[in-house]
Amino acid sequence: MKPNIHDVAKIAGVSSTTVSRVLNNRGYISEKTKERVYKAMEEINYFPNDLARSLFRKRTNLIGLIIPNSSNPFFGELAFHIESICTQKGYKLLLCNSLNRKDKEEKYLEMLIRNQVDGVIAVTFNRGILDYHKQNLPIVAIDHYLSNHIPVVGSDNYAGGKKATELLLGKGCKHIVHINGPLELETPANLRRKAYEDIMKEHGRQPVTYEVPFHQNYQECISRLFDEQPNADGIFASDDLIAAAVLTEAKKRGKDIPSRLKVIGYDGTETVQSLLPSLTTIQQPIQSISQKAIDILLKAVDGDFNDLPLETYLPVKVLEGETT
Amino acid sequence: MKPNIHDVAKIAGVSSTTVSRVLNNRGYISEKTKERVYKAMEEINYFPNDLARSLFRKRTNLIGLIIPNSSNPFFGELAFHIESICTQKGYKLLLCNSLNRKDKEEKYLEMLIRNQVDGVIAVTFNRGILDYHKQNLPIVAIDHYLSNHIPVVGSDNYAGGKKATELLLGKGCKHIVHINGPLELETPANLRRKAYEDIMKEHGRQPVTYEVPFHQNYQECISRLFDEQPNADGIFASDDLIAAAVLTEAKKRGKDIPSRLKVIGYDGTETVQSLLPSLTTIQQPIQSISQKAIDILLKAVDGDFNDLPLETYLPVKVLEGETT
DNA sequence: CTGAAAGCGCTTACAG
DNA sequence: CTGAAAGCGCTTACAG
Repeated sequence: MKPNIHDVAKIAGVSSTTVSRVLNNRGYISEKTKERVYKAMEEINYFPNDLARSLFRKRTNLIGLIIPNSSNPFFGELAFHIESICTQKGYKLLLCNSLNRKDKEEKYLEMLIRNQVDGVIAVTFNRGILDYHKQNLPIVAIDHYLSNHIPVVGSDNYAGGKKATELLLGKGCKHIVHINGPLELETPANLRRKAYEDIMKEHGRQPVTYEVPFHQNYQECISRLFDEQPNADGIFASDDLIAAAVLTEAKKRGKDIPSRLKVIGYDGTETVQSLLPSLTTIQQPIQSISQKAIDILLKAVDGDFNDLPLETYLPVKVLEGETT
Repeated sequence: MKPNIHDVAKIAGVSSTTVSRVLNNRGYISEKTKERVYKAMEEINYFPNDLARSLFRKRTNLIGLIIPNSSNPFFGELAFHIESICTQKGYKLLLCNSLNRKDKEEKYLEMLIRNQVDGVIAVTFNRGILDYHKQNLPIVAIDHYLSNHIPVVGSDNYAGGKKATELLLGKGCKHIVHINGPLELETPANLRRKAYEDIMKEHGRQPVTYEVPFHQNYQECISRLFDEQPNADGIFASDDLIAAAVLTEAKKRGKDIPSRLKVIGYDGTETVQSLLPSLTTIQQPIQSISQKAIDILLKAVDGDFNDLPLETYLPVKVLEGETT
């Protein structure tokens, strides 16, 4: 059996109250007692049970993270930064992969509530989440609107879409096509599309947006795009995986990049920079997003609901490779 | 305040014992009572506190996962599968990114112990972990030996190294160079190198292994390789990120692939398949590895230490692209 | 400077 | 079929 605080107390010859005080560095304890307690803890290899502590304190220092899929470079990197910052601040992270399925998100949320997490960071398309807000659970959303009460942190999607489009126009592209995820979803990612469309119109160009099915094999959709848009000389993909699929299709068709077709992606993760450094892309500041999301969440956890910024958009950066 | 079991009991007009019974579907309870209890729970939006439950049961259904970095496609994918399977089996996952630093691994391990996790899955190079085994904490290692008592699950690294080398030889390569991580680490990944060296010798070829620094910018090391090995016509990289860096360097130097240089990697994650589908690589069965690791861990958690397989190596697959 | 007691929110023998 | 009591391993007023 694992030793508990009473075992330590017995060996040190004090009460468990005193052991607890030593553990928490609270109140006055004589140096001698302290030493004896420490020695006893060492002797029997004692580690306090955080479950019991959390139960009493009504504070677990547990944060739940709900993302679609940590296999995806963007979310994997996000999870890394969020976990690292949490640890640094004394919080622990419960990882949840929702696959963007509403039923899974709901189950995860219930699990997190049962486990008494202090707060949740979520990347989700489903507004349903907000129903749980009556639980008084602090939530911060990343990159996707949830409700009017839940703070959102993300990259400046409009600026990103603008930069991407202007870059292609500046390189002389006349027929730029945009590829995006499902358009009916109310996400700031759609601001990338909005920016693209606005800029195109400003330049007297006709915007054309293709919609790829959600997190699936894009290849078919992209192949169709190549068939239907033989004049396309620029493609702005709303994420780097889509952009990579475009490059693959272009190669297959012998369409030289960047001379006959220029391609720009979005996200700019470390993984993409390693595996496909030639890709021009709009880089999201994943670490800053993580930092900001945690700052806001912890403020809410500490009961400071006053000036929670409801929308925070951090600046993006153009990473120019050889595909433009 | 969050409602507790007594609040439910009061509303339903029963004792908390009865509510607990309904919650756990245990013992005989009249249908009427059950209904009343369920209605009361719904009414006040009650969710049981798993902390209290775990404290009593001495079972948290919590698993700790220690990986170097979820940003890395291989570990991100591993985390995804492990989390998914855990959830499916009613377990929750605490994510820890160790950056392969021993001090971090130790801190994480202590944190996991304090949080009463039922078991730990770890990808680590540090044997120190085994010191904690006296805590009686079930641990399964992935891909790296920890000690004689800790089961390891991984891909068949020797077979992988063999297949990679034979593929290059079969394609007519005469001067094959291998690139691996730090060689002093006792890891099964070194079996990839061992296989490479064995096969080379079998074919009367001189093995040449380059060692890249740990999870750093490989580019410099690879550039040196190109300088020092101008005759190299085949490179077997011990992971896909290294292989990608080789491709980048070759491109920079105008060395055509695969005509003048053939390259094969290792891992074959979904991300690499999406971003760099042209890369020939040895694919690890990440899902099977995850499944197996969890099977073994849960067996140990359930106290069945009898026939825990100490070493499990799952078959790898050649994914042939255009770099060979 | 130190200890006895109550309580965090559950579950489980035990008794009826 | 249901309830009172004890206990999981802690922490914190309160008292001395």
